[in-house]
Amino acid sequence: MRDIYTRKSPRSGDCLIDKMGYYLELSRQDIDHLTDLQRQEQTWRVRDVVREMGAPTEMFYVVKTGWCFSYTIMADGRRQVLQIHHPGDVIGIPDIAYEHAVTGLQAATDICLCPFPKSRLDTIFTDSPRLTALIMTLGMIDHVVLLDRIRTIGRMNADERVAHFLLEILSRLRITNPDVGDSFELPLSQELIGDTLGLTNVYVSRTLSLMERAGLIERIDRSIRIADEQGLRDMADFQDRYYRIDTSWFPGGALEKLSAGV
Amino acid sequence: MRDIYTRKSPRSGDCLIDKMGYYLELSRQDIDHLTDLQRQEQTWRVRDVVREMGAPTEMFYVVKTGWCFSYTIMADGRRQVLQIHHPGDVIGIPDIAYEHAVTGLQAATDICLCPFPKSRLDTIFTDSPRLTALIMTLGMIDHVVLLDRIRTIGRMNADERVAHFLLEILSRLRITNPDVGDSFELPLSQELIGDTLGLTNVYVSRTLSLMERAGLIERIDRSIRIADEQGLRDMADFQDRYYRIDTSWFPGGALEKLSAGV
DNA sequence: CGAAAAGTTGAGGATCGTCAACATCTGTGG
DNA sequence: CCACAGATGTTGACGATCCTCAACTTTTCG
Repeated sequence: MRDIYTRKSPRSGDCLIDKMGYYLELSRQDIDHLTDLQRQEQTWRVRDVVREMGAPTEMFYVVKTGWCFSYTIMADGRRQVLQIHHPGDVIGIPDIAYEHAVTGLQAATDICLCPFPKSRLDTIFTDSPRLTALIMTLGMIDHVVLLDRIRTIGRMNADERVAHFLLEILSRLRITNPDVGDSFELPLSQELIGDTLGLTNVYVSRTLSLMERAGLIERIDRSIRIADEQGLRDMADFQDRYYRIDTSWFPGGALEKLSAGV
Repeated sequence: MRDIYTRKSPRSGDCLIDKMGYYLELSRQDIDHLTDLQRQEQTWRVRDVVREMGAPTEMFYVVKTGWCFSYTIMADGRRQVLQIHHPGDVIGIPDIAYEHAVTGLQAATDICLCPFPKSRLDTIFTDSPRLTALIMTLGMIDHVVLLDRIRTIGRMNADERVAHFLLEILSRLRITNPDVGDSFELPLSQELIGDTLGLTNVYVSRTLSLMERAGLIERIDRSIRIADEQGLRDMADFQDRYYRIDTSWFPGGALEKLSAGV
């Protein structure tokens, strides 16, 4: 059903380096840069707000452990969750285009993040165009995932939306952890899932129950088993955006050739 | 109601250089690069498909004249319009992360585009980190506009969506043409507007009629007058994403200081 | 002028939201 | 280890928003 995931660099146990190394052979210097990004650590508890909307965007963050999410809230309290962030994700790149954060950031579980001042970003820019291109490409992947989300919310009904959502999370998890198989723990409340998909918590509950009764998924506590992956893919018109990217245009492509014997 | 738009570089009559120059003081070399991007021109008629979904992403495009849009279509024909592209926009940057286009591209009016092979992108990357940062920042703006769209589709009802949509277009137009005032021609069918906002053409028609009767907008042929901009802003919780960006972190910031006397 | 595209309006219906009551889970402190 | 409070999940009844279908009008363009 699915190819074996192949990675360019061996797994390191560091989720950021693992994620980057999934796409690109990393040089010693690249790894040093990425390690430097994660020098500081800071933890938050579930439901803690890491950064409010409108806060200065001096920092962006690398997710070390745990899940968190970005969101916007309207004056009357309506909330839209914009992105779920997993270990290895870089958070807040789009925000650095502005002086103040356009999204809020909140912990979905207990989390450990590595804050990194955006002023130090230009070191990477000038030092490693190759890493710059990869960071930019990861931003483009996020972009394309957002496009999928728009299509999902704009043109699909509730069960299709939930199906797509579950598959997207599974794909994302498979990058940093190729052995996920077909089940995973989903530490997100149904209200949060609803706020991601433009639904209410009530309707998410109903939809999940229906999908379980239809044999598409199974639930034990908060873990989900994808019982019929192909069925879900068909109904949600799903495509994996994380699996394979095009790095052929990267500057310094020669580096890959140098160490291609591995 | 709104500050006078200030631009870093004088208007040139070239819409890409105008847009970039709105945000950044451009060097002679930068202008040469941007001119080079627009060396080739190609035209399409209304409704022509410029690039199908799944086509190779060898090229991206700069919009010279006219409006076009990116979209996805599902197997059963449901369409989601993802972005409207105006003169001065760079199209297809997110697609270069993949070997095949994830979106289609179609002409909303007669258009003239400048195709540019993505393989030549690394010249800009290595040659002008400053321009690279600006291109990346423009990508982040697109990203944030997408976030707004998700909030709009996911959590707003029809009249709020349409209000937000009109204001977004107005903001975008004001960058390359500061004298738009409060009315502009909208060369988009109501079906296309619906496919952008997750609505049907029928409901867009009803909503526009209601908004006109409420005195929020006026319509003459295909041109729209924003009769009550503040009212629309309030109901759509609108924020201008194009108006001001943060360029302080750009590499080569010294260049700006050198020519800051202007 | 004629055909295709685009816009309008009405009637009826489906999907999803709201409200509310209740059940269950989780974590913290006594 | 238990008790309790807060958070989370479930289910039902009802209603609102928006969709579908369809007929018709108006505009656009070769």
